[in-house]
Amino acid sequence: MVSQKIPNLSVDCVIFGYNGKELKVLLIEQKKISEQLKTQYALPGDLVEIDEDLDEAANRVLFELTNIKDIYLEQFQAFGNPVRVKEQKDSDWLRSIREFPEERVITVAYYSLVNIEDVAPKGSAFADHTEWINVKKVPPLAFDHDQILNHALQRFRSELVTKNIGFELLPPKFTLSQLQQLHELVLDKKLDKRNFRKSIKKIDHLEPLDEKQTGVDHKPAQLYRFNPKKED
Amino acid sequence: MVSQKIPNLSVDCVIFGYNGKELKVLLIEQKKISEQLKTQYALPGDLVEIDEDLDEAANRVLFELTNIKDIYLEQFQAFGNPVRVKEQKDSDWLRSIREFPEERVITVAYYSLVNIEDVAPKGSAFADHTEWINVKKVPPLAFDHDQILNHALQRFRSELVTKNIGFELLPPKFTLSQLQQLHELVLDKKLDKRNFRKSIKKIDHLEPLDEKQTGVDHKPAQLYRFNPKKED
DNA sequence: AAGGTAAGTGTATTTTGTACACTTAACCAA
DNA sequence: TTGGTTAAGTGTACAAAATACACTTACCTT
Repeated sequence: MVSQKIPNLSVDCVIFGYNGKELKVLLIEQKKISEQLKTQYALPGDLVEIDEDLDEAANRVLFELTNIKDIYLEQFQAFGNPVRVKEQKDSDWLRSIREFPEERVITVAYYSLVNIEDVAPKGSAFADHTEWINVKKVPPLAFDHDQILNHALQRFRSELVTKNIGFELLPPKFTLSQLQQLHELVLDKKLDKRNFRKSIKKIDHLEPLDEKQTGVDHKPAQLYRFNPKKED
Repeated sequence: MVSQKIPNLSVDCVIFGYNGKELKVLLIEQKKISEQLKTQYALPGDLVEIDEDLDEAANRVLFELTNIKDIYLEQFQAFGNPVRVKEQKDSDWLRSIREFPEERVITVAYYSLVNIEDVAPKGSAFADHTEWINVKKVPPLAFDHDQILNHALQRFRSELVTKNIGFELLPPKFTLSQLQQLHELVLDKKLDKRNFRKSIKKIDHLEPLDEKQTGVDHKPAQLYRFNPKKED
């Protein structure tokens, strides 16, 4: 049995992933049958259930889509432009994914950082409609999702430096060069290797493992992990 | 005629003011008739109207309460704990101010900075129920408003330093010492006068006037204003 | 064994933040 | 008018943080 949903309150999730080269965002895709064969995308999201906390709802959306839990997830802004749904009322393809009411929907937006390898869209119910897209090549999205994505990116950039959350996008074991490349990509600037290492070695819970990179044609790098449980 | 409201979506405003000595917050007060004569307070807020943007709704709440417009207003968090209203369902005094439904209400919280002198609560419809309260002496509030107030304070503190928004709490003409005292109060630490001036003189649009303080028994201070339109 | 590749490391310089004390201008009272 | 009181206004020396910069090392490949 399906829980009852609040008809005009949704959460939307901007899910970021990193494949070693590009910063990507997980979008829901659907072919527009009616007009052309043009593909349109939207952020994953859903109406909030009647007895559900907002954070719970966002985690549910994430889990339903990716089958993973305990993900870095942060609320960053509520959007309530009254025309945000009506504008696209005629595009009813999204109704198949979310049960949209006629009236305006307020959405509370979250951004999320996942290890892209953990996400197996093929296993999820939305498999056919899910796609990782390079954030630099995202086409115009449904509703006001372009605006939401932009806000998410801005917030992520500023929190990347203040909170050092980059490793959330990497596999559990990673090298410092991987982390640096990620920072360079997100902040869109080249960083000095020695200075970068100085700065990130200040952060807690980042510990070197007794293990090195394998299968590379050069000096193998030290592997690190982020271990929040580490006592001091 | 009253506009139609969305039954489970509200905005709440944490309105900060500064009287030269204390940081205050504007609260709605009502005597509990039923139990004792104990006074209880809540943040000003209201349900969002059906065709209203969230920012508009927050501005409306502010205007209805204070009769002023064009105020510094910033959304900082949505709160959606499903028990946030039910917990206090038995206290029906607040129903007289806001039309609360039985079910859970999501609230989008804003904080606002006003020149306390501009606010004449006596002129507003809520005059009898409105009070400026020292943030250090706020009693337990209705619903989850304590939590919301705490979040607002944290956000304000961090944005005070990153965005230099302190003057929003001061009269249009102010001295640098007034600004410094405000910073010291909000950040809860003593600041060095010369270093403070060095740092704030970096910020744009802060310009000295051809005018000095009057009516003080010491050397009168230079008056400044914040002028965002100033070309450079 | 030699060449290719990215890993790993320290120091000097610049910029920013912090600590600190005396002179000035107005008011007031004698 | 003069001397006392009050807060305004101002610069420099030191410490800390951020930045710029180049060579050696370890593993893989041929």
